[in-house]
Amino acid sequence: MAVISRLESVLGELRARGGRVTTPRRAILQALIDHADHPTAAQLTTRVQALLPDVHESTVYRFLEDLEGLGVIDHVHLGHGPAVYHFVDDAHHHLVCESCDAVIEVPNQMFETLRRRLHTEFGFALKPRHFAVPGQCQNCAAARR
Amino acid sequence: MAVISRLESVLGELRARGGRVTTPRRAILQALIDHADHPTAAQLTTRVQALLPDVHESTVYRFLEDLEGLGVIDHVHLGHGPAVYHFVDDAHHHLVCESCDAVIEVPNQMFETLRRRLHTEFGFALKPRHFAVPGQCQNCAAARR
DNA sequence: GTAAGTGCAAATGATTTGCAGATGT
DNA sequence: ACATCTGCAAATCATTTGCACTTAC
Repeated sequence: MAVISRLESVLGELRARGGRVTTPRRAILQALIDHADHPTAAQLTTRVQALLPDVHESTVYRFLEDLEGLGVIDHVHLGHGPAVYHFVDDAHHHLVCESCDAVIEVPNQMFETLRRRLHTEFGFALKPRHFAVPGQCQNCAAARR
Repeated sequence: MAVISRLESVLGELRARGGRVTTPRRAILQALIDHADHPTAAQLTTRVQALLPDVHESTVYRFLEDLEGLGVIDHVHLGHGPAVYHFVDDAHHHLVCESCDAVIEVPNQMFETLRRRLHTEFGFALKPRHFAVPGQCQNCAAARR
């Protein structure tokens, strides 16, 4: 049986929903897949433009929005800068250091107790996706700042 | 013995650090105290301008920054809009509904277990201040959206 | 052929900054 | 007097939108 790449699988889903597969979209999605960590729209644009110089940032934003609607990706605001994007199935949360901007990834499971309590006590459904937890990392805390 | 209001206490601290107490600053701080919930810079500006129409938004932003430096207030980004400001001693966190933007306040103590685990396992010091937890509130979850 | 997608330029919203004049200490 | 604040206008940064043209289906 054929193995379908993430790229083709998402594009298939897109097409199934009446969307169109274009050269810019292919490149944006590929950039998203290639970018191991958490790229911003600007970073993706730069990467795409290495191949297709005319692709505009607005096209990237629009397609990212579409992918979000498709439930394929999500975006988070870590710290103060621009939002970062990630695939939804890549489930973990982020500890963001307010002193040095370091980002520490922690597994979702770490939030399991909290998730359960929020649900039983407040009926609140914690999204099983990234969210930013502000604080101070070990180094910065040690450095007393 | 005299009871010193929050207003005077903060202004005293400000003066002690070489800052100057001006009419706009007094009004901004008062607006912050009067605003029970979590005002944005724009809301504070509007409130201040009711009394002092010439106070500019940039003055508000600059003073809020100063107050943050003084450790008196903090700001959080709930959802997507502008940042909201709050006194640091008013310790609680926020559940933000992604469907209806409702904000539910939960006591810090709810995060105690998480805080401890993050500290022992990652050396990460969760800030004892507001942070935004994205998810879906009871109503919206029930409404299947 | 037609609706959906694209590039471009211009609008938006939040926040920041440079500067010359006003004000607190 | 002197540094700090202030108002104002303009800059910046991330993101969105309107529109005429192009392209996938």
